[in-house]
Amino acid sequence: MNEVKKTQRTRVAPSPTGDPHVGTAYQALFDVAWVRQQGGQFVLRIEDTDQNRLVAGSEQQIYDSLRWLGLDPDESPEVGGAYGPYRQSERLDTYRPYVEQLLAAGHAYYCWCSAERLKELRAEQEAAKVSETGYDRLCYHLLLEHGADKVREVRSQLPGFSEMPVVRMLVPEDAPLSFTDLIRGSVNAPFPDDQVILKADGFPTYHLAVVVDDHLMGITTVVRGEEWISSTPKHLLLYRWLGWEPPAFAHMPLLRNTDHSKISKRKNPAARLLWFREQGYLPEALLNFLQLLGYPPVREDSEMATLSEFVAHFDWAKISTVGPVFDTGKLDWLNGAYIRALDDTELAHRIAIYEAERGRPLDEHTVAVLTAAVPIIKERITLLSDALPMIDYLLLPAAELVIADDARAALPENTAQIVSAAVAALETLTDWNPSAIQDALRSALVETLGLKPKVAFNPIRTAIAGRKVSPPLFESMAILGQPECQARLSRLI
RNA sequence: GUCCCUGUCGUCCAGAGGUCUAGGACCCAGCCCUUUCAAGGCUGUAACGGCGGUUCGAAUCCGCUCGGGGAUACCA
Repeated sequence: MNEVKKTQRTRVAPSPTGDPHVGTAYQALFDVAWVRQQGGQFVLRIEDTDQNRLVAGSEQQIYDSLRWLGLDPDESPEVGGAYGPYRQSERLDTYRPYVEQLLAAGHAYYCWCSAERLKELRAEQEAAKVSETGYDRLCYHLLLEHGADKVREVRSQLPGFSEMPVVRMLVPEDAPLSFTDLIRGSVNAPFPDDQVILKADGFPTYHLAVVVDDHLMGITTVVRGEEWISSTPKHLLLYRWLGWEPPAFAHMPLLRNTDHSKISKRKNPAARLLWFREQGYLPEALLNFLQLLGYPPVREDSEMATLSEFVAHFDWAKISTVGPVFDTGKLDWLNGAYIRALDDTELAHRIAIYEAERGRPLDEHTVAVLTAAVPIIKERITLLSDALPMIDYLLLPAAELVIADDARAALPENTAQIVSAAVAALETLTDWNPSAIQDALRSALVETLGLKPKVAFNPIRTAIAGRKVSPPLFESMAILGQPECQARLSRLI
């Protein structure tokens, strides 16, 4: 009863090696759901221990896309925090003592084997189809035989020697091979190889860094992809050796391409987190979509749910253990639904921002037309990028409006008669609004000329919009204004 | 090869031995509404990988099999 509940801290730890991955957002969402429900902190740590794969600008894109999604970290390299630095490349001095400690305790050893030797070793093992793969502990055996003082010298006489050694874990027979996972329950994992924990360039590998950082940063729940299950024994071992309590683990299912392989940017453009913003998706729609992957809808009546509803209902046990195929079909529907749910003014604003982000800031006239047209396009667009192309005909003067070939071809023989009647009927119209326009045209074309509505209005639409399909006709005419409409109609006489 | 994870409509999820002739959402098709296109409403197509076993009874439990995925790096 008087037990103090530990503050939950979880983290997302992307590697800045290119455009942020959609998987980062997926994990961040579940991280945030858990931590917000528990009143804890969401930490962003940059795992940049692989100096060869760093991509300039990537880190900034990670911050930007998380912010766009509304998943801002409570602590990060950008905003700081009490457990910094949050960039692993700035923590090299932090890791070193632990490596020394493990070395001194005999849990780790130096290895001078070159990349070439390791490669050959692996090839041999593969060819021999042996079940026991991994490092052969050559350097460890030499250490036992010759002692710490001599081992380097002895090793240097043998082939496959590399000047700068790495440090490897000495994995014992009783390494922990099973653990409890928040999502999967009891999980088994393979017996680990003598994993390198400190590379020749002085950087730690992920395995060491993640354990040291998670412990030092007070991380209580580790949320990461399923691909890490097989490495978990290594991490558990490090926790044991260092005398630390391991965090809880939640291994998320892996998102997959439509061919069911692990999601990749090559096979699936949507694997790039930035893609969604570029395409004109709403962040709230993406979040909702991600939430639905591997997780049942939080409401019974609808699959649409806000982030706070998700947070309120969140439960690790409800996450599926099967990797969902990342098929954005439902996202398109969700995006349309979110667009329709937006206030007109807000939608116009979002479209303007979107266009500006794409390098096409809107001028005053365009903003005015867009604002007026939002009511007639909002239920017709699925992406923010659909808006402007849909109202292109509203933005051009009559002389520049191009009439599409198929629309022109579909014009009936009596087009001139219909259009003339329309011009005449509209000439005297004083009240220029959609229903007045409709009444005037109906009376002149449908009632007086006896035309079917379809026959009567198609040519008018072609004259006004230049195409066979367009947003509602009378509303369009109202936006365009009387002189402009008359000019457009006159072109067809 | 070895180890680990995993298998319900095309896709995302419900289903935790009988209420399942398996339910919802997206997609697709048809109908309605309608001046076009949408949106909306209604209807429909479509799945428990296979084989054994346990049981009065299995999508649900067990075994085998087949399939999918991941790991097996001085990448994360």
